[in-house]
Amino acid sequence: MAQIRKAPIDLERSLHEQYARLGRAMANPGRVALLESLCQAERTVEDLASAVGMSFKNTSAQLRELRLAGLVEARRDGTRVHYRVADESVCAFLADLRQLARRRLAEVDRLVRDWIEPPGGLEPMRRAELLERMARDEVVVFDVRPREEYRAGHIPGARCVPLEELDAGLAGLPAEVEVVAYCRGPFCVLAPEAVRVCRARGVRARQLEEGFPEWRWAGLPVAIGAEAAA
Amino acid sequence: MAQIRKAPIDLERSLHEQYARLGRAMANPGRVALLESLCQAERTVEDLASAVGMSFKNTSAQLRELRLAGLVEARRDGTRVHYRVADESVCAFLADLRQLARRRLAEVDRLVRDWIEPPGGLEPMRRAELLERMARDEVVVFDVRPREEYRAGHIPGARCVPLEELDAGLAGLPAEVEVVAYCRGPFCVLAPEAVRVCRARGVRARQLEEGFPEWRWAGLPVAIGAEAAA
DNA sequence: ACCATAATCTAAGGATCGTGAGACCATTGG
DNA sequence: CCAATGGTCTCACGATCCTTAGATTATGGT
Repeated sequence: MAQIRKAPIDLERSLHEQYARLGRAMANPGRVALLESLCQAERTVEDLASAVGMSFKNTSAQLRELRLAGLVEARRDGTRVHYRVADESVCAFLADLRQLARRRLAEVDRLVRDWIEPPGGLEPMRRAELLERMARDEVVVFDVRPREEYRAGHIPGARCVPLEELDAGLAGLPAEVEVVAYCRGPFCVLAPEAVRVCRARGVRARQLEEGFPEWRWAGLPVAIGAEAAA
Repeated sequence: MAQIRKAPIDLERSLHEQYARLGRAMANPGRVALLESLCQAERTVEDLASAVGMSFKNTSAQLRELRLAGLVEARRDGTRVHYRVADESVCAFLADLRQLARRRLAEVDRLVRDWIEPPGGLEPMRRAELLERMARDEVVVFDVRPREEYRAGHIPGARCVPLEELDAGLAGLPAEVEVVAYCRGPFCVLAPEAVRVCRARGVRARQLEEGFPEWRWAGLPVAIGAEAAA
């Protein structure tokens, strides 16, 4: 007669070991930074190293860990190796991690409030509103992420204006126009900082709710490639 | 004139460090087991140690880590200390972690398929259907989790039948009745195993979709406390 | 064939983590 | 007050991880 199988105890242990494997993958700031970077765009080891400020060799070593944890994949192209997240669900998980961090770690909440929270207490612009106002040419949209990430995917019609080039981007702008900036998502400092600077320059500016990944997840249209020459 | 603030680089570093703090908390199988256990019910250190099969001292030490990471809280009651998750969002995150593990780690997928996947390929019963059929007295509901977890919260009308006591639970049952078993959630082996055993005994049995935490999250009614004597 | 480039692999030192042992603290019941 | 119970703290040792350096591999260009 059928007995209760005894494996369950080992099963739980095995599962917990596997969950911990993923926990371990997120247990190092460098690896988290790599994952975050990869969630925005595929990149080579070299690019990643400079993006996260780690040595080339260490970057390679940590990418190996992420690969063994099944979170990223590599693709060889000539002499370069391009890494990418294995799956959109990895980015979603990272978003969950950020949310939990904000909720449970006071330090994170403080950092976010000081640096990222919508400046001036103004509501971020909703995606639907942005679409409408873009259609009516009422706003100029700035993608303030690094050029590479713009190239990997952006909101159609958005201009590529990395934060460091913001002043140049503002230069030729007609007066009275309103700028809408977006970046990597709710925990990214780029768009809030861009809005702050725009306003300091006397340009009306708001930021889009959340960032580009969320735009894509919402199923809204996405353009790929460099900006057409002006 | 307002400059672009330079903190952003440090900010990102600080945030990644904080995210990694949470990753680290999940980086040890014992800690994951403790969290999982705590997501079902508040418990004392002693209970937790025996529930997860770790030494008392080590359990205390790991709980400390979890406390420092802001994931659990402690409450003193006389000579005992009761631990609980700091927040429902911790349990939700754990669920996300399990889902990611299943998706990205082949080993997890294999374990789940071999041990947990709905036995006999039968669809699990949806929560709404269970409610209807309970109202019509068509089914008997078995909560097959440990007694403690039943006590901390269960589906109203469910009987407390820990897996080890399943045979006793089946004993007095009218013939032709159908059993619906539930447990901790989609990655818990208890209900699937209970269904398997019921069927081996010739009793019709299905399992509820997901488990008790999901039932609670769905806003459905919850009963608390021990079962009334039969 | 040879070199240059991009990346990985191997090895090693230092830092951190995991675990258990013993001392220590807090609460309760005599 | 003392003793008993439940839990934490401190310390120490082995295991693991992080990081870098040097050797090695894979690819492409000449």
